[in-house]
Amino acid sequence: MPNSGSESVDDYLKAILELSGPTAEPATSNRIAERLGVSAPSVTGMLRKLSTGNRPCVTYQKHHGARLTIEGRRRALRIVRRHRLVELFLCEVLGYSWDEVHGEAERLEHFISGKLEERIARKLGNPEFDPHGDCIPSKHGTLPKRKTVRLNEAPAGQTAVVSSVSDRDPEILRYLERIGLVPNCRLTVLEHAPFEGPTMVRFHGEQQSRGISPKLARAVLLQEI
Amino acid sequence: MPNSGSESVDDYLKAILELSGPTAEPATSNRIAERLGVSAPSVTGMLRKLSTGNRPCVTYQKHHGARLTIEGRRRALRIVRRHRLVELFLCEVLGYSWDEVHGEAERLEHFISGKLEERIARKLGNPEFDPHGDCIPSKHGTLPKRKTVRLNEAPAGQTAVVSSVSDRDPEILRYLERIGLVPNCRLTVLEHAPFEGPTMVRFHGEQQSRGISPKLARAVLLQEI
DNA sequence: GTAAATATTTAGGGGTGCCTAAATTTGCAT
DNA sequence: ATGCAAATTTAGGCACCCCTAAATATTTAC
Repeated sequence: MPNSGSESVDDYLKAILELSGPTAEPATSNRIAERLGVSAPSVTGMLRKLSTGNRPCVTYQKHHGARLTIEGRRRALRIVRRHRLVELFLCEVLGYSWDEVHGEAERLEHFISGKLEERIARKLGNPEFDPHGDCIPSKHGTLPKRKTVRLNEAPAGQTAVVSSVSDRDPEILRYLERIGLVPNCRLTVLEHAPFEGPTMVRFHGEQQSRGISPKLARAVLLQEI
Repeated sequence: MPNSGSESVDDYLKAILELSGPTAEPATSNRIAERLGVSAPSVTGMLRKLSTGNRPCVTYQKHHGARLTIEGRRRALRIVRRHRLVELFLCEVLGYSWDEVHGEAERLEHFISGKLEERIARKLGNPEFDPHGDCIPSKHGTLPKRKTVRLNEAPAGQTAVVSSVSDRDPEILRYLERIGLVPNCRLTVLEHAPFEGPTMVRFHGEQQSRGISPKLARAVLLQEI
């Protein structure tokens, strides 16, 4: 059994996937540690474990971070698929609101069998997006690439559609919903106020502009229209 | 934190609950070990752990087995409630058949939050029975007592309704479904053939009698009509 | 009542994944 | 180029839950 997936292993692989970004840079120990809320030495230990065995999940060079192998990426995407399917399922079938689902999914993602994954996907009509607008990886481990910009980094003047919103902070989600900053809403980026100031945006169909704090803006991904 | 519920703890408490039966006799180490598929020394260790702390889940005397405390019973019933709700949910909402749900529920029962439990129960209309006919403990930890007999111990001549069927063996469940021996079906117990022979029963509405092997008969609970 | 059989506990250890403290490596800044 | 700060790894240990082998308690059978 090559690194049979414990919850911990799942979490590390997912963290590396998400920290590596589209360019698949190596994820550093500290970033992983911070993300998972564990100490740096714990990360070192786990990376060594994950990088050995007959089908290693990461390539790891001391002091230079970790990259997912093909196998590792496959596993990570499987967890992400399950996470996002669960989130959508909780919303669609059990009446959860979008700010309530992340925590539940974070726990359940580790215990969804292949069969259950399949049934959930079927029940939902093989969906492509989760409630926060993130793409759901396919059964075969493919994930469409979208050309997105964080709202806090979007060029002033750009008109765009909200592609997704980070699912990690319920409070942020509740606020964003309240102001209508949700996936598929359209807006124009007016300016980034200096000194860590808000990003000013105008929602399509509204007159007034609105200021979005950097913390919030970082949680929002845009796609050009 | 008094014995915060790990998966293992859940499993032990559930096993003790089920082994104690309606009379709440102490559950012996060996029976627990056998049921959980662990060694007897592991059971001793866990029992000692469960019987200490500021809110012990079991009372335990060396060499004389373990009994659940009020607290332990409350926890065990909560797990059983989640198990049975999940089973029914998988059947009703996700199209599982009754022989497929036990394994999934056995894993998932440990990770159902109070909120999810509540939502599932609501979605199902606060059901009283799981797909195998077992009572679902209430939210408050109460479980109706039913006066039942195992089919292999039922008096010959008795006419009865099938109350529930053990969910533990998928093969048995598939066979029982095929012959129509399912919860709420009515039948008459004709005789118990000697030398570990079959129990002969006649289903109401059928002419022929049918032999049920002891192994199967043990899996079936009857209620007097 | 005692010896044999059975059930249970003690003793000693292993794997996983976490921790803190101390050592080391890296890489930036002067 | 070197010295310092930050990042990372090593060392040593803990909690959990499992195991086998050996010792002990209980029960059964004669």
